[in-house]
Amino acid sequence: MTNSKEDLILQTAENMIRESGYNSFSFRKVAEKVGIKSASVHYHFPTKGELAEAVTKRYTENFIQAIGQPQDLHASGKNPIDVYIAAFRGAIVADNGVCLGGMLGAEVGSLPDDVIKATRTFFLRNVEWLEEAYQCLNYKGDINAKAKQTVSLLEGAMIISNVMKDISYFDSSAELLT
Amino acid sequence: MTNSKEDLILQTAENMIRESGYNSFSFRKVAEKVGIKSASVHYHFPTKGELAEAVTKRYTENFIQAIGQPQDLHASGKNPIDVYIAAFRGAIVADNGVCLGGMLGAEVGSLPDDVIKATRTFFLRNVEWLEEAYQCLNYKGDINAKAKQTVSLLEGAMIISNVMKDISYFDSSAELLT
DNA sequence: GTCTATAATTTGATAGAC
DNA sequence: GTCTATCAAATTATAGAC
Repeated sequence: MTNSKEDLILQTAENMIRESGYNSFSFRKVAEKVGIKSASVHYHFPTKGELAEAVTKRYTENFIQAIGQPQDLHASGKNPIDVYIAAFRGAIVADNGVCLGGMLGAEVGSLPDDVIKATRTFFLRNVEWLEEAYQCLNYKGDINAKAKQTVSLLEGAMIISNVMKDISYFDSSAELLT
Repeated sequence: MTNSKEDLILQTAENMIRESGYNSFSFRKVAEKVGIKSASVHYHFPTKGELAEAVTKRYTENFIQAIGQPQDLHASGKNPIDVYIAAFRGAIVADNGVCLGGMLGAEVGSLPDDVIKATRTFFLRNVEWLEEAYQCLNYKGDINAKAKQTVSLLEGAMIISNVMKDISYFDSSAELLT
């Protein structure tokens, strides 16, 4: 079982990073929202880089786990790509921000090394998942390319939908995959 | 004719925002690179928001002007979509950053209103351009959707290529449009 | 684990000399 | 137009009490 306070810090930091980016969130803002002081946040996560790294790893695990295994989805009659698209779309509507991977990917030029590494892992895991999904669907063609296209399209669509405050950028883009 | 010093400030700020984001660049860093003091940057652009707004407007004009009119490209035997893709690709390779629109789009949660407005204009102009391009190509189907798909795909591909330091994300993604 | 207090640095921005 | 000087605020991070 996970430590509840640390998890609250991670969730709060995740929301802030996804809304405004790594360079915009701070220990004080996270602490204020959690209801403790910034020094207490440092107790759990000594540096900003370590906090963001933990956020990214947690986000990756949660995301991959939330969508489930492509094989299982396919076996139960669902199209795994539709599930993947729905997971992205839900994040736009529910939260007020973009995908953590997309945000950190854009900001890579000002990120600590360990956060960059964790961000790359997020995308590698996503491409892996999508490759399995397209394999399930018996996709004819370059599966690796198709996986990269899928994640690229949805990340871009999410970011533009977010700034335009117009979900049709996402929905119109997602149509390309069906 | 444009003021050379102001243009140098704008270009420097653009490079920094595209590499690390709005929240990571500062008057002092821009000034240092230009070879003046931060107070002198404030003389040209009183606030950070005004500077970023000017950067975004300049970037938009430069980008649209650089790729040319879709009709002209088509008339001279070029596929305007290929030109558009090449313009994006060139920016990844030449500069060490992503598209300004994609960066600011991700960071929208921490941007001054005027910068958000300028960023939206960038995307509207891009979609407009792409709609004209697909019209030239006699594209059958929803032209607005196709334009949104195109810009979403390339923005996402650019951001992921940048963080993965792997241009194949961009090239594989661009294949989807041909 | 959380707090107060504080250090060291950076930030956006302004006043006023030249 | 550019400079020096400065300010008020925010930042990451640490020391030490409780």
